[in-house]
Amino acid sequence: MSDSENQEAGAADSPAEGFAGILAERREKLDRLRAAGVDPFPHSFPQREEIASVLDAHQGLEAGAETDSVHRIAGRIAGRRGHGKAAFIDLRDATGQIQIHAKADVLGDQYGLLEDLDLGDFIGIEGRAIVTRRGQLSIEATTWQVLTKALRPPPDKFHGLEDTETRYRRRELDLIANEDSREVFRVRARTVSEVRRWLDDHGFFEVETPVLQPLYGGALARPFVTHHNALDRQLYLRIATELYLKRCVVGGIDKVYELGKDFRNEGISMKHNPEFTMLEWYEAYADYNDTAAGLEDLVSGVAARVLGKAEIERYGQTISLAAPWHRVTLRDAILEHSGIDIDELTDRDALSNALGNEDETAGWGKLVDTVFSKSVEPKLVEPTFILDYPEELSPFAKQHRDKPGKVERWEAFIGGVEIANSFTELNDPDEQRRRFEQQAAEIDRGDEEAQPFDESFIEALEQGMPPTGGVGLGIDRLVMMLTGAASLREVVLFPAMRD
RNA sequence: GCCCCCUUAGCUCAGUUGGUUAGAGCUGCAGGCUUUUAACCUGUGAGUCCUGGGUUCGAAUCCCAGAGGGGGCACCA
Repeated sequence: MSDSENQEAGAADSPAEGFAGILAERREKLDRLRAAGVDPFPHSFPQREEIASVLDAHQGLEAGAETDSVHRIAGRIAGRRGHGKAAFIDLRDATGQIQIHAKADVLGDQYGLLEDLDLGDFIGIEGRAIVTRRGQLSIEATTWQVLTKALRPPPDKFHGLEDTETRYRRRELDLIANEDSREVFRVRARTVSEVRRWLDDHGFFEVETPVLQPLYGGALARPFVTHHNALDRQLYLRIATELYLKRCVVGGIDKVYELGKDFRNEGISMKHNPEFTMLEWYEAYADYNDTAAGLEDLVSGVAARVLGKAEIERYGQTISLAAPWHRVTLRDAILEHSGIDIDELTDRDALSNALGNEDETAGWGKLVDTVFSKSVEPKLVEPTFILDYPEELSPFAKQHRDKPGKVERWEAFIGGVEIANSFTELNDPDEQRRRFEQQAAEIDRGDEEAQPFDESFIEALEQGMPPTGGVGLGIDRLVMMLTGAASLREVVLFPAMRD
C-alpha cells in the first residue's frame, strides 16, 4: 500500500515513472498554477447553487435551447472531453452531476486554465444554462476558478473501484467512484434520521450514557478493556446501553432512548463488526407485546419514508415489512424446522443427544440457541418475531406470566438476520440479584460472555422501576435490509480491518 | 482459532502445457479536433506479477511458508 514518492530535485529531464510519475505530473500542474498567480486552494466559493437545484430548474427544455439563467456551481471534475477549442466537463457535487461546456471564444484567456486541470480537481464555475443539440442540459461557462487541486488521481472513471479491500480501507475512493456506494450511505443517513423522528414523534427522550463503563452489562458478550490513567483503573467499552437506560427509567424518564455505538470483542463477519450502531429504547408501563407493535410500526414506517414503500428486495424476492409480522414461539419454530421439542427435552443431556451435539460444555440454553441459529434463523426471511426464550439466556428479562422457565422476550428477524431483541424488563430487584448470581456461576464455569454482577444496578431497581418494555435494534443490520446489502461492511463506512 | 478461494501497471482486466523482452482498455504525457458524454484520431510512457524461500536450463505460471482480502465454520447482535 505504500507509494513512496521519490522526488528528484531539479530532474525535469528525467521524469519519474509509474504512479510516482502521475503524482509528479499533478504537482507540476500545481506549481504552474501557482506560478500563474492562481491560488490552488482558495478558502471558499460563496453563493454557489447545488447542482440538483440547477437540474430541477431546467427540466424538459428542448435540444438546442438557450436560457438567460445564470448559475454558479462548484464540484469535482468527474469527466472531461476535449475538442480543441472547446471542452465538456462533468462536474459533480453531493447533489448531482451536470455537464459544463467550456468554449475558447467565451472563456478567452481563462480557457487555457483547462490545461492544468485534472480529473478529481474541484472547480467553481459560472455560466448560463443551455441544452446541447444532443439534448444534454449544460452550463456554458463564462468564468471559472480552481477550488482545490487533487494531487492523486481518482479511480477508473468507467469501471469505478471494484477492489473490495481498497473500497473498505479507502472509502473516500469508493465514494468518489461508485454511485451505488454513495446511495447506500444516503439511505443510511436517512434511516437514522427517520428512526429518530419516529422516536421523537412518539415522545421518547434521547439521552447519552457512558461509553466507558466501570462494569459492562446489558448483553452477553466479551468486552473491550481499556485503562483510565488518572483514576488508574480498568474500564470497559460498553457492550450495551441497557443498564444505564433502565436507571433513567427509574429516574422518571418514562420513554427513553439512546442511539450510538456498542463494542463487542468478538469475531468479524458479514453480520458483525466489533463496533456497531445500536438503538435501545425503553417505555414504562409497556410489555413485550407493546414493544413488538412498536417495532413493526417503526420499521415499516421508516422504510416507507426512506424507500417510498414498506417493502424490500432480498434473495430475489419481495419482502413486505408491513404489520403484522409473523409471531412464533421459539419452541414452535424449533419444532417446525428441526422436529425437536425443547419443552419435552428439558434435560441438558437428553437435548444434547437429540441434537447429536458433541460440545460437553454447552448448557441447555446454549444448545437451544445453537439449534435455533442453525435450523431456524436462516429461514426467517419474512419479518418474524420469535417469542418466549429460556430464562438462562436472558438475565434481564421478566419471567413469562404463564410459562414457567421462560421469559417474556422476543427477537425480530428479517432476511434471515436478527435485527432486534426485546423484553418485558425484569424489575424485581431480588429476582435480578438471583439472575446475576446465576450468571456469576456461568463465569466460574468459564463462560467469558456471562454477565458480571452489578450491585449498583440492583440498588437502582430497589429504588423502583415501573413495569417497562425495552427494545434493542441493530441499526447497521436494518440498513443492510433497506439497502439490500449482503454484508454489514457495505453499510459501515470504515469497517474493521487488519493493520 | 480452523478450512477453501483470490492477489498481474494508478484503475478495470487478459496472460495458452513452465519457454525469449508480461499485454489491452482507461488514466498520464505529446499532438489534432468548437456539441461530446466510456467522445474520437495519431504517437508515447508506465510493472517488487503480494512477500520470502524452493524445484527447474528456464517460474506470473509448479511446491512450501507468510501477509492482506473474500467466503465458510465456530462465536455473537
